[in-house]
Amino acid sequence: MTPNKTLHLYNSLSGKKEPFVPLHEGRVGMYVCGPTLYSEPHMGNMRTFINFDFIYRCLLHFGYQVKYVRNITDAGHITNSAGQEVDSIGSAARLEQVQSLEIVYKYNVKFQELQRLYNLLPPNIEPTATAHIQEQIEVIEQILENGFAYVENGSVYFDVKAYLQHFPYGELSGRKVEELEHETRALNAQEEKRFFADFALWKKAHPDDMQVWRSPWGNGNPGWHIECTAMSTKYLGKQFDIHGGGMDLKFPHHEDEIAQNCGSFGCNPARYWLHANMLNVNGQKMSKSFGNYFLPKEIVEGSSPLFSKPYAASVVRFFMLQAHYRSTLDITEEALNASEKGFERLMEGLSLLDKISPSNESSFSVEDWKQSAEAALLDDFNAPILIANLFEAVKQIHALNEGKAQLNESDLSLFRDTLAQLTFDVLGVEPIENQGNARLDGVMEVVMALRQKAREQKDWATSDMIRDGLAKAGIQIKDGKEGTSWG
RNA sequence: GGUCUCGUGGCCGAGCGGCUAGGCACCGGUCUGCAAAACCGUAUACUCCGGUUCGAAUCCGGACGAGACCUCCA
Repeated sequence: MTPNKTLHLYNSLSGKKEPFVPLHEGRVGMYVCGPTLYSEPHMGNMRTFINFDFIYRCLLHFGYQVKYVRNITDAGHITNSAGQEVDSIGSAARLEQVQSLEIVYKYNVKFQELQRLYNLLPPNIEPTATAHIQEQIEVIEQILENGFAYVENGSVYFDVKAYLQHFPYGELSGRKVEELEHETRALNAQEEKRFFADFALWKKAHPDDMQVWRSPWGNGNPGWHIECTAMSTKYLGKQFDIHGGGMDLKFPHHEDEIAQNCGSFGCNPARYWLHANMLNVNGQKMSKSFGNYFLPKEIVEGSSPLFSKPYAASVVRFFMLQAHYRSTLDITEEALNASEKGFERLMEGLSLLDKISPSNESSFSVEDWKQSAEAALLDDFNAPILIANLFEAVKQIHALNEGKAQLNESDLSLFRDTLAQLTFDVLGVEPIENQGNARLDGVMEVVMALRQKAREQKDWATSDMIRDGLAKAGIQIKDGKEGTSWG
């Protein structure tokens, strides 16, 4: 296989890998569906955000000027399978006996903390649904004007049957409306919808609603899908390059977004639809309703009952990027431990590189290696192959260290720069900082000197007593060629 | 039930017609007073049954198994 020189990405819309051609050369508009803030995002949610952060970083690495928009859902009503109106945020607010806004604010603060913890680059804009009610109303008005929606008792519904006269529905998820009809529940008698596939754009206010907005159709709440259409249009235009989100949003959310966009502006909002796959626990998708979830904070604090020890956020991030974003990933303690060890080896390799001196000649091609690593990114953001290339580099670093390989000054500097870029800027991991403790350092210095003295006197009993005693205290002694270290 | 995806060595995972990633564990070696650590190296695989092909983990068909979606979801 010849390495790709241009970016190819898998488009869910076509089901194929396609060459990436942005609408405007050198620029990329990307919209990713963010969290609904009625609770704290779990690790599975984080996987999607980490994956799109990685994709964002790849695009930046290749020099694209990216406008990255990720919304925050802080309002919205949806009709569930029983035909009941669901307002997750309102429910959470009632449960916690506070205002909706308080719920949203509380979980937004937590989400921002998580972004920092997992080293997610901030999007250019993080718009909220509640700040864009007017824009949502305007899109609904446009859809009504185009004849693809109808008003019923203060609510507005998308008219799938009318829409089907002009556009296909179900292209993204590969569904046909005729098939859907047989598979889905019958229309509930109390429902106002004319057709089972119709969905709410605006929902009339309910007496229990904590948040209500005015609209041309009376007081109410926006539907669950319309915010993405309104905000992506406002910040990225009627059509933009990349739309991302979790696989589980494909239907109905993204399908309805396409319908809303076509129904108002006549075009699919995005040219490339990217879907990140799910995080599994014991072969099953992590989800709130299965109860098999844990929080991104718990794994770092070591408070999740699923794991016997804490893991650094970078280790978790590294673990996740060892799988491709389109594959499901099974999280287990054993797999995390494997990633942790590998991650430490990578980090130690990188710091070893700082100590390497240049030679007159180069014994291997840094340029070839760099191209191979970048080819992985160009091929639908293949993080696992990028990581394999990083470990290949670690091998070369050890060869350099042992004098079995050489690099001249310019190659060495290219090697250093590229490695740092790919590891820290693209993969987005951070070196694990040793929690320095000046007093302990001082004590250890004395202890190590005592042990060294014992060793010189071949007093193995004392030397081993120190080593074993420290091991019991959780401090490991590492005897190397250039002295002894501990950690 | 319908639609779709997937079954790769002890584990996690790439690859998706010939070049058989990578990490961890295992085993062997170097180093070491011994050990650990570190480094080097070997080995182990494509669920099963057919078919296409000079050649299949990779394409096609079937069986079995797992998962996702089918108006909560990242």
